[in-house]
Amino acid sequence: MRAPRVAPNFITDIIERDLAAGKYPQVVTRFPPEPNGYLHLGHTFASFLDFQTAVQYGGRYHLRMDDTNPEGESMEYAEAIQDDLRWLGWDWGEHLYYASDNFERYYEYAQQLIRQGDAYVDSVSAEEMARLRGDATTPGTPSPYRSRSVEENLDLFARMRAGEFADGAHVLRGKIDLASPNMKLRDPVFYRILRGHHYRTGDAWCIYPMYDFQHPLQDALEGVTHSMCSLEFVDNRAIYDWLMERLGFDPRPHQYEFGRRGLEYTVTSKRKLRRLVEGGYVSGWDDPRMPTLRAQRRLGVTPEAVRAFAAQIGVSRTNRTVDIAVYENAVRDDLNHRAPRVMAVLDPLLVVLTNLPEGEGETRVLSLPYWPHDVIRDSPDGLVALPSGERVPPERAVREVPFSRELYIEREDFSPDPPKGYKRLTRGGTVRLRGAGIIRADEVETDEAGNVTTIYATLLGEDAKAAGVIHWVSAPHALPAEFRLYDRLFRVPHPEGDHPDDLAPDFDPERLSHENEAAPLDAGFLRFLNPQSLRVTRGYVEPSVAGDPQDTRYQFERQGYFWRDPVDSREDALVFGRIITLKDTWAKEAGKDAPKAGAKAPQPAPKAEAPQTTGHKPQPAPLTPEQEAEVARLTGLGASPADARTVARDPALLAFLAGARPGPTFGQVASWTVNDLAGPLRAGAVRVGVADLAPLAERLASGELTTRVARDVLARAAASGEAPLAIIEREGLGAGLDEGALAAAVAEVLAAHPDKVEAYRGGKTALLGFFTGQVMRATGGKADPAKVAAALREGLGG
RNA sequence: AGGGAUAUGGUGUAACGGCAGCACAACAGAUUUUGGAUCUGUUUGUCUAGGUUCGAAUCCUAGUAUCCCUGCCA
Repeated sequence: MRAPRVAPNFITDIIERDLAAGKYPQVVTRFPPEPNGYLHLGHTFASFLDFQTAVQYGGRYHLRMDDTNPEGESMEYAEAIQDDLRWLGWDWGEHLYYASDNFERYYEYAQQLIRQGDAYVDSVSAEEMARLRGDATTPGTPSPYRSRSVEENLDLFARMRAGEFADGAHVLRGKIDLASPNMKLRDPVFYRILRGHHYRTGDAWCIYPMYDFQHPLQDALEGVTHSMCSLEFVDNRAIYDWLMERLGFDPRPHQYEFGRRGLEYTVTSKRKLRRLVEGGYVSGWDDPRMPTLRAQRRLGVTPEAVRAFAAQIGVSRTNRTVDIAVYENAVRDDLNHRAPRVMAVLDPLLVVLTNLPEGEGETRVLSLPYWPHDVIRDSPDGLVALPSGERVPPERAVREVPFSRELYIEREDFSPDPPKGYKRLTRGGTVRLRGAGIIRADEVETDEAGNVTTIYATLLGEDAKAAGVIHWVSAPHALPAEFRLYDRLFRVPHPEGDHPDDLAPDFDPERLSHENEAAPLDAGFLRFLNPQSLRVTRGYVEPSVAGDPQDTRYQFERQGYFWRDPVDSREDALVFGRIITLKDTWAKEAGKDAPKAGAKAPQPAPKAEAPQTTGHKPQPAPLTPEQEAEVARLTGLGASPADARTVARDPALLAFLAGARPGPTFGQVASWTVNDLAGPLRAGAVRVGVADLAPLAERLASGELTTRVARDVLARAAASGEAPLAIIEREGLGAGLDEGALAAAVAEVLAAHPDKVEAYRGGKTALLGFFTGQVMRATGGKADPAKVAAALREGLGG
């Protein structure tokens, strides 16, 4: 099986650039969970991205326990995380790191910052610090301790470590910028005093480093090159970069942020998951309905399926919630080729074949294939697996299935009052028993409540006809078993959203965020628990499974994928858990009028299109009187009103345009300034002077130049500082394109793309843009677009 | 509110300024001794309004919506 790959994304783009530029000899990434909980499907995405990216670029990946906060962290979690990741198939070799192993080194770096005057010991209370930090609109004010001397800071910091102070009495803060609009930069805390017992370092430390200080250092110490994290850390990147610069790491890691991925019909917040466990809503962290990896593992999902899922959800810079169908598809797709088919009846109904002889000796033994024709057909080596794993020719991939006078069929597979389109057994009707022949239901026995208890049927000859096929097991031979039928834990796709009426979830995935442990837990999600998420039935499974390996995953035909519950199933008391149902188009069809529990909620009615019609027209941004005056001056000079407004509001553009020559070229120069140079201008990346633009505008106006050439040259001039006209002279771009050259270019393009030409003639006229682009490129932009269009139309017309 | 980030079908994700593609879902048909799988086909999309350009999902301007930041959590 081909290993799933991370799809190209903005981070792989960066990596490819870095590698091409020789910035790093090799890619090094890391996955840095905090050992204070179990991994869940959301982490799968992050770990897959971290690890698989490194694999694909021939680099290495690290697993790191981000264990800098003694509260809540434990060895049990650290080991569970490793176990889950190994189960997923990752192997980090010797590259397992614990942040706590480097406490001493962090401490030394902190001292260095103090010596450099970049950090200080603050001694105000937490509340006071919050107050002094200011808020979004008011800059922070310095703490009275901000100006302590290096010596005093060093001394205090050492005594903090020595345990001379009470928890919270002092902190070490970076001295960055109290007035920064980025709140993260307002002197972030680097160290706090905390007498917590750390699961690895015990009581060796009573000061602990904060994430913002520790994480960048740890990345650098490990030699990480590309440090990926989720979106809520964008603001923290400023600290990351500041530390790298102050501490002089070179080469240094860089942080890149990606959007988180949630999954429909579940929650991935650690606290909410804990609530489910502690509230007894599930049986534990490994309850198969939980999204934790442990639970999915117990459910019977394979690591390959989980990885395939991770690969299928794309990477972007937006938090998103993924359609549950994507996960289910990955699980089914994996199991379809992995799970041998056998039969089990979950909700049994007795059928007596009255024309078969009674007695023990009258059992027939059928040899039925484990695999359907299509799996056999698609097998790459022509072999298929036995439950033992041995691969054998299809004719040997069979099991013995007893067939006798008394059978069980699925209660659902008989209907005394069949709905339209029903293809199973009915009163007097026929149905095929998988692999055993066609039967007709002759008589139906019911109890006093009217429930069907027994069906008396006749086994017909092979010339009989039946519309449907059902599964069955031989009653005297079948193995009794408990079946656990799992369904989604929540009834609604977005249990974390607030929806007054459950049907139109008003949920925005952007709300997915890192947890705020300080805020109270919103337990509203519990309202949406699916009361039918676990249904337990007792039924029978065919006897062939008795000899199979315990971890065999089966497809119980027409029911779904099952395996033995690894915790509760015993040899003499089988418990099969349903990994996932088969897709069921009949249920969908039959349920159209009466939606069944567990069926996906109907699509919410399309949100009323925001009726922009009555709405506000976007008002032009208000200008100050000075700006209004500027607009008037600029339009007087020949700039368009829109350009004038843009320039008047932007100091960078205004300054650039200040030196522009009045006259006929002014309008064009202003337009270029706004449309072509605004970005680079603000970034300070424009090296050409405004005076050089007027001559270019003149050339353009005279018709010697195409717009395309002018703008290309302008962009290059802006970047290099060379005068545009100089570039034109040097490269001969001023020379026009003669008719012959144009015709040749057109002919060449058409000849090079016969398929596209045909498609165009076949009606795909949108291709005109493609051809135009090709000709423009071939001619270096020198072709007159109008002439190109004409030539193209002529060439394509015939 | 100050700063930051984001916006492409139902969902997720692509597209050097030039064919809006892929996956899942949905729908239709073929096939089928699983109402599974497979195969074929179809529907649905560039947040809004202006501008630049022969040509804009992409560049410029304004607006809208949502999320993040103001823990001694990570």
